[in-house]
Amino acid sequence: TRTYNTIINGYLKAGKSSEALQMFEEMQKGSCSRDTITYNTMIMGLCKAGKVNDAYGIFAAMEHQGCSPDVYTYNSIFYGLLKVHRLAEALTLFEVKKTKGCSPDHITYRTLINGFCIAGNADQALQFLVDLKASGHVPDLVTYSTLINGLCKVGRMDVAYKLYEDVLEQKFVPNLITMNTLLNGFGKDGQFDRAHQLFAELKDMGIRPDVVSYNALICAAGKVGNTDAAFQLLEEMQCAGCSPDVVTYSHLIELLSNSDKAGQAWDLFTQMEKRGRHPDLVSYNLLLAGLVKASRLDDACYLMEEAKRKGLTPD
RNA sequence: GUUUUUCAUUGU
Repeated sequence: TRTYNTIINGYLKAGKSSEALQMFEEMQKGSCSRDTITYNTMIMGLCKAGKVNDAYGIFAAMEHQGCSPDVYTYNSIFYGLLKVHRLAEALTLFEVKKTKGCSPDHITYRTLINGFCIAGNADQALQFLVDLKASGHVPDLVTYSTLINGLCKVGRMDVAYKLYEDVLEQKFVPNLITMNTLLNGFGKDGQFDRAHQLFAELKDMGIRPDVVSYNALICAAGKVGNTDAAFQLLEEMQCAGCSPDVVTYSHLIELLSNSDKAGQAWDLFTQMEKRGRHPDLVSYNLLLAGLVKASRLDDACYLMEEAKRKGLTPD
């Protein structure tokens, strides 16, 4: 059985789900019986491959076939359901599972919190945080960061910040990712000042800002139309030994394009190429938008041809 | 000591 399990897992990891299924069927007929791990392996593998329906079928059948689901099984099936945004089913199953006496572990909570955040249901995710605490688990920094990100994405900056304070209170040390997440959230929300403040805070904490931090902050400056600040930050990051990447340039190109400075946007685009940062489709799209906005349609067509020559496929 | 589960940050 262990041998089969290992092989099945191998097939699934290699993206060969039909071969895995074949082995799985073979076990049913042969001398090796399936155990819970066999089912778990199949279910997770299929979920990862996006074949959630198949996984669910196996899950539904396993009890009749004499194997009871354990916490791994549930975690995998939650992962799958949430991946395809079947939130209601996940919730129902969560309740059912509890009545069956299979209690959620910290991975269950993380999976659920992550899934609901991705699906944009921050309230439910927050509820899981409450449950998690109530059941005696301690949320870790990744869980917090996930939640903070989820809240930022739906513009609930007040609650996001509250969670950040929670983190501090619990004597967790926020890391670069946590700070970047929050900083980006404030920036997107049009609160450049607060974003900037967080930027200062993270430096005070002894964290060295990375290209993501600067990009988020440049975006924040752009959001409030502060072109000067955006370019100052470009200088600043270079002084700090952080080299701008294609995302940095994209933010700046977008900012210039939006403020009717298509010419400058194009200059910057050229500069980026000179510096060895290859423009991608996003950069092209942004500059194209700027040119179109400025009614420079011929230039736009020219640029589009150039993109094609570089092997990019305009969308 | 050998098989299975989740995981966070930036651009159109």
